[in-house]
Amino acid sequence: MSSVRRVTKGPEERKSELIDTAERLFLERGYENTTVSDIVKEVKVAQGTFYYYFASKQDILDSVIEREIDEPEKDVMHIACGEGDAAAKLKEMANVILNFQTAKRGLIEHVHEESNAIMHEKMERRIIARLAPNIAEVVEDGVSKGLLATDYPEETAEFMIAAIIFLFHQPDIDDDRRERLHAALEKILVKIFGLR
Amino acid sequence: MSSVRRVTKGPEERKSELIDTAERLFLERGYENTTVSDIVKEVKVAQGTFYYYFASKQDILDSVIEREIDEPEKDVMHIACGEGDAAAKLKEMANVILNFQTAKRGLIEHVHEESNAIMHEKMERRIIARLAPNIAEVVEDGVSKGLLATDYPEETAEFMIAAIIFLFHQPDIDDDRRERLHAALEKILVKIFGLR
Amino acid sequence: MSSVRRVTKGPEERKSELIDTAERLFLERGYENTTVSDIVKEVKVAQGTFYYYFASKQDILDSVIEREIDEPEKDVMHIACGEGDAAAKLKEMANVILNFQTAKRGLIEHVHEESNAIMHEKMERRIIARLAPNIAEVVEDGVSKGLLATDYPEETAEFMIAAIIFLFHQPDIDDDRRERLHAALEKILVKIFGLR
Amino acid sequence: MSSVRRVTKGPEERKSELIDTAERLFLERGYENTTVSDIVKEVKVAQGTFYYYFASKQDILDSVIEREIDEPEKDVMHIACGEGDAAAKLKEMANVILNFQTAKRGLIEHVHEESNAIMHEKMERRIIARLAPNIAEVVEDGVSKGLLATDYPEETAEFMIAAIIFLFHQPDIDDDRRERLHAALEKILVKIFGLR
DNA sequence: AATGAATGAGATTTCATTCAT
DNA sequence: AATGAATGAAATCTCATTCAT
Repeated sequence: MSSVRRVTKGPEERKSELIDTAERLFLERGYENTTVSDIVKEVKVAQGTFYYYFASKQDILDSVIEREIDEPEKDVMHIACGEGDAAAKLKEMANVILNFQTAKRGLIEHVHEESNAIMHEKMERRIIARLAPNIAEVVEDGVSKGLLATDYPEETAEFMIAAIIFLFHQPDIDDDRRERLHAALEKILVKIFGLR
Repeated sequence: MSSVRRVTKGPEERKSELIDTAERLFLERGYENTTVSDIVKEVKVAQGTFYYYFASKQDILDSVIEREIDEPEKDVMHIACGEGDAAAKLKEMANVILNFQTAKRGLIEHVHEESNAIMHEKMERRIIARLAPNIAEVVEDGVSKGLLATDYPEETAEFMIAAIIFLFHQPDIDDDRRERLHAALEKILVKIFGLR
Repeated sequence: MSSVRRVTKGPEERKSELIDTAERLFLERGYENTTVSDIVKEVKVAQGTFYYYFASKQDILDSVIEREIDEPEKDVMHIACGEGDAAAKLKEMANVILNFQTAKRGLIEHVHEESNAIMHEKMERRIIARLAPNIAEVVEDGVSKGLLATDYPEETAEFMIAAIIFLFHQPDIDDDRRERLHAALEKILVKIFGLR
Repeated sequence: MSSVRRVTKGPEERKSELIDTAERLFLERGYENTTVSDIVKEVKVAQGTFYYYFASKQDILDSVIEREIDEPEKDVMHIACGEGDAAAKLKEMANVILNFQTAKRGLIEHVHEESNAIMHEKMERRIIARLAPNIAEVVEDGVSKGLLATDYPEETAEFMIAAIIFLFHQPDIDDDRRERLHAALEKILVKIFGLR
């Protein structure tokens, strides 16, 4: 009756396909401008298949976000475990976040900014929740070695991430302003962590 | 004299009523959970009347936000013009923002947190846009008098606002954590503005 | 943009149109086999217009049922107020219900029987709720005049309606059986109301 | 011996399990609110297994209903074969049906009343179809012995069952009303069967 | 005898916005 | 300055059933 043969795949593979496609579309068109219908059409599965794997559209958004943060988290953890002093590590970490943020933003069409508020807020909270502890560890290490001076390492780490994420999220940022923000950020990090 | 009781009010008054009601509903239920129909029902005007005063639902959101920021802006400007050294002023300003944030948050039903992402993001940007210049002025003044040490006064002011707004916006904040965040914030402000 | 001019009617008229059409379709196709889409297409209004007048599909079902019962109710009330003794009135009333039931049933395609269970149950309850009091009055009157002998007039009236409605609702009823049921019903009514 | 723990059971046992579980869920949540998926999850078999045993969801409903009626049917038959006069037997039978009805109803969550119309209608018909003949036999016996006076014994039996089932199915029945209905029922039975 | 991934048609509903009056 | 009936596109989600293994 249907013109397409039924293709059965391992559940992990199928789920991955769906998350990958969803991520791409969310970035291309914005979360609110992407329909579940769009996603299943691309993956070439039935509407119901989507709901076999995800409880709702919100649900796949969560999966997309968790997967997106996997990479910077891995990077940050890698830096945390690596050689070098705390100060250098922190700068590297800041760059990881900055790059992540910039990379994602580049993919989002500016038209759809508004319809991405939900995705953006969710992402912000999750990045902080997942990266702050790792960064805090480095900070604590630095403090214990006398290289840094900070009370409240965790909160300060959160502050750092929030600031990066938020400031660089602005839609109308031009190169000049980006420069200034970047320079300002560097100074600020030096100060709040008491580097040197 | 006429048999139909049509309540005609001055246009400014009517517009005000609409904004007031919208604000209340947005805070109570969240922006996305509030319909234009909800608003006009409360104000007891027809659906079409709404569109006589506002181009769209987004439009009234902008009005709501601008009006909300009027108060903290006035406070901040007042502080800026007042007596006292830059350091003290900055602390006061931080408190204004913090109080504003806390006050508004208190009004939002926790259930509707999620559906307020759009409103929250817009507010964040507008607060920064409107308050940062005033704060920056104070910072510059402080710098010129040798009381503060900061390059990038405007950007630093933005960082400060972003951090306050964002960090205290979290839904699951308990008193303990609020304490720590508050204390951490104070330390951070001292550092980034080089107070003393 | 749309090819059809917007037609505005008085709300009562529009609402009536919708109820009429819904009733016809429910009887033709069954409640569950009728979609809101079917209804609005026939009335030539937009999907949203339906929801301007009714909160849900269930809601219009209620309206349809209430309207359907209007007629037998009017008849029953008319009989109640008319001349004649209680026994004769009761028989007439039983016939009204029987005819109503038979008339409606004739309209329902047998194929869709199953998908009408909800409508049928709702109708049953409403008929009882609306007609039983009127019938009970007649019974009470007959009792007070010594023409009938029944305790529990209201409950007996309910019993009578339930029996008629239910027994004659059966899908596979043939003429022979109908005859027998009808005759049995007569005898039963005579007995339960103690006619003569 | 195999590494996979596949639980294989005798087919009858498995089928029973499915019917038991379906029955419980239908009563707890209503037929329409219970999905095939709910059933298989509880029994811990795969979706496909369901369709190995039953042709459709309707099909298992039929099985559930037939099984449910087994008990009152057995009771009624037992009463029919027992000692005692027809009048006493009829009263006992009425009580069996009443108790069955009350017992089942007690299990249904009130919230789900509405979504049980299909199940309820099916049950009604089947109870009548299966019990009426037995009851009719008793009636005929009573008539032949001059203890009862009824034409149409089978139809009268049907009336009796329909009335009990229907009247006591109402959702909003309170104790007072139940009392009255019960008393009215007794009187009515006495009359329609011409007891004494 | 059993699995479970996949299907897919379709139904209800929402609500910002428009427009004839 | 105001009305309120009407719009309509679109989106999410359900779930009984199938089928390749």
